[in-house]
Amino acid sequence: MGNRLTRDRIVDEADKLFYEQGFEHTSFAQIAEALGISRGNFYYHFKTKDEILDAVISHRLVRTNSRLDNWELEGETPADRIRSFINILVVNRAKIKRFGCPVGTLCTELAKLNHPAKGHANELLTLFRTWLRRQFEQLGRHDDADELAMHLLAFSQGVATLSSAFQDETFIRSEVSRLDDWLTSFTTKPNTLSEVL
Amino acid sequence: MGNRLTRDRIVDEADKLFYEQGFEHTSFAQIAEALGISRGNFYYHFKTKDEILDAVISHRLVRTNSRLDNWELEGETPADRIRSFINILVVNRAKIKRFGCPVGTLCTELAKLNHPAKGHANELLTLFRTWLRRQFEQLGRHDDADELAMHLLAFSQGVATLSSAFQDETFIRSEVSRLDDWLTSFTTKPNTLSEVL
DNA sequence: TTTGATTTAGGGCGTTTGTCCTAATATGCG
DNA sequence: CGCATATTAGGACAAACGCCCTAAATCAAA
Repeated sequence: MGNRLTRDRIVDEADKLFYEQGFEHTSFAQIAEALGISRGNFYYHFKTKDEILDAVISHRLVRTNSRLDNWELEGETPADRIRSFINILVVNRAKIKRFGCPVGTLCTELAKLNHPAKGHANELLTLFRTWLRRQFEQLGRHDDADELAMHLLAFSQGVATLSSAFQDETFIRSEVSRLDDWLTSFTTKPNTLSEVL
Repeated sequence: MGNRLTRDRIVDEADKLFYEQGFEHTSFAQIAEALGISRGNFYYHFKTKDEILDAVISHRLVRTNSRLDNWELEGETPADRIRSFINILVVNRAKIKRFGCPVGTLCTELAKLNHPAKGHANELLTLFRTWLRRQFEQLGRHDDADELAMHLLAFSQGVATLSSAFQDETFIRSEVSRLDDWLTSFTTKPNTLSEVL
């Protein structure tokens, strides 16, 4: 069944390098060298590069799921939970500035390569989408919960893209605080769709 | 000085392939084959791959500039001109769905590769940013013109990213019509920043 | 301790990459 | 025409790629 330790170390390092350099630009040799193991050992655990990618995505799916579960438990109100999502932008602002959003950039790269694992990576986005939708439903927005979820998701992606391009962390902060206000308006007064961007 | 025709054909084809497949995934041989010329001829016009990238970006800068000038001439009001920008999402929705935003995906890839031409590519974003800022200023938003420009730019990027990931064109349409409403609210009533997302 | 499976090291496979060179052809000018 | 310059074709080059194989080392159970 393979040594769990080494396999996990490979997945972790591949995850990191795929994020920081992109999937295609990261080579077998690079991952092996970073871990101090031989390429042969590498091949024992994964036959192809695509297998590693699948393992990395699966690993991310598990992590993301448990993170969403935590937010679900910790946040008292739906708005609080949504705020947990928004705050990843602030918490990870340094890395986002350098490498963009881990999910968005991966999906974008795989879409452009028309890579078989494209759909697998998109599950990550879907995970956030359905989770956010549920929060908006609990907020009373039954009719447009999915629309709001997509809206928030899109905007987060855009903020990540621009802050990376312009090398600007403060932009993240200002847009997040704007999102906070937007979210607050949901709980204080009835809002029509056309009023919000 | 080199044959303008062949050189331009190379730049056009490289531009197309860089957009559809990504910069790194596109090879000399691929561009040469697509044009039916030899790799040797290729090298006559461009010494390195980075030189082609620079030429492609420069070419895009020129095209973008003239497009912005057209919008400036055609649009009667600032809101009309901004709407011209928003409408690229609709006009190019089929390509955006398949390959994402030409500007955003290029900047993201180069940022991740930490490529020397990163800054050059970002000029494309800056072009839109300053143009949009001027439109918002003419709309009377002197204090937050740049903030609004960045906001609109970010949102456009996000919409492109998600529509590509989820393979959804209708999402573009619904978010664009929302943007239209948002823009209309600027001209019909005074708006505070906190009211808009 | 012996034995068999698991894990590792290391190198080789063919292909493709970007780069570079040289020889042949096309073109334009005196 | 003749000559120089501009342009092209085609292949050579080392390096890197993903992929694959085999032999040695490690480890666990009998």
